[in-house]
Amino acid sequence: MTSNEPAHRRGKAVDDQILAAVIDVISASGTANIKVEEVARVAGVNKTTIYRRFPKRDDLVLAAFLAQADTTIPIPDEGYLRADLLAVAHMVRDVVTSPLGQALLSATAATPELAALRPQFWDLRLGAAAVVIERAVERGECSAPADAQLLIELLVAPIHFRASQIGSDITDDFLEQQVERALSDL
Amino acid sequence: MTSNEPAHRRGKAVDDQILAAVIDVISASGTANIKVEEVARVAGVNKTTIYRRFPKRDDLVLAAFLAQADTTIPIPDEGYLRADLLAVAHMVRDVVTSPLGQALLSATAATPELAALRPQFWDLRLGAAAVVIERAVERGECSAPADAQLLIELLVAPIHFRASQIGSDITDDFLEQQVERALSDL
DNA sequence: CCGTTAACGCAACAGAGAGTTGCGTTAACG
DNA sequence: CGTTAACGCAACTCTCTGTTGCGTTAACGG
Repeated sequence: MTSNEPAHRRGKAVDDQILAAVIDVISASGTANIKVEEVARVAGVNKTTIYRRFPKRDDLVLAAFLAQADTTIPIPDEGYLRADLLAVAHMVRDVVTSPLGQALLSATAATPELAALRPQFWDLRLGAAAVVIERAVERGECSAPADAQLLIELLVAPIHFRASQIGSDITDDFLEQQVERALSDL
Repeated sequence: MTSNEPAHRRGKAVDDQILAAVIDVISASGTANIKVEEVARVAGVNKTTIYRRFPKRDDLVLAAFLAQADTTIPIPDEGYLRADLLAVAHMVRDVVTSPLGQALLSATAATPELAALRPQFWDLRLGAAAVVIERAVERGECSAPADAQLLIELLVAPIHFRASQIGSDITDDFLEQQVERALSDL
């Protein structure tokens, strides 16, 4: 069980420590002005060790972002399309208003390397969420829309826009309004 | 005419040169990793002069952002609400897809000081654009909505979301679809 | 037309943080 | 128990930010 790792020996655990530290520092200290030495300090690891794995600081943020992005978010299945869409809306709001979410959004905006990943990131997320519509179609709740993912995109956009640009509170009422708008597109 | 300036003597012209140079560098070289010395070079001004006016580099970006934000954008008045909304949509798309717009969006995301200005910035823009709805109400085209500015917000959000996150082309068809969605909210 | 003043240019500087390098130390595995 | 590679450590270079002191020059008042 504690065997055949290809190259590293005490490597994997250190990887996790570092990435966790990056998330810590990002969500606490804020945005993309992370100091590598601070990450090293938080991770209880030497600066050199980090640089050996992630040659550039952007690589470090990139890895942390990908690690976070790989955490598969659950797709709701309440049995009713309206409830599913509302659950999606709530999840999106919670993410984009969390300190970590805000920091990650900022980081991806600032670094071109990270910016390039956003399309893929959202394509995965929106595509995954779009299955709630497909399930509703199978249940006969509604007819198949021309583009299910586009519907989700238009549901998410106002939430993201408020969180990233407007800054005003995203109330439950607002989320429900967006769900109704999405439903009326069917 | 060439008289009573309060303090500066050859100052105002230099201010303009510097801010213009910042816009140049931002829209060309990219995002928020602007070098003060490069701005100085482009502006044909010494580094010290910039630091005397803008103590921190963020102040420089901030000033450039505000200068750009102060350029009042024209509000369309085509006589039909649909045409006005479409014009707004087109303007928004052109801005958020332009190099300068992208760079400004990135910069505001990265710097907390700039991020704090976004609510005010959008409130001004969305509020100004909302008059096209008020005019339509006065013309009797439609009944007064509960919140005209919210309608504009929901029109702009998908455009901004595509530009900043999805990255896919924002076609004229897409813009028209958003206008139709906005109209159906009335 | 000339002297004063303040804005500007210039060069040298300190400081922080990104990466790098060489070497000693130690944990894992045979 | 010996080898190997990962890790720690310290010192270093480089780039960019921001500062300082002083010389230079443009604008304004007399």
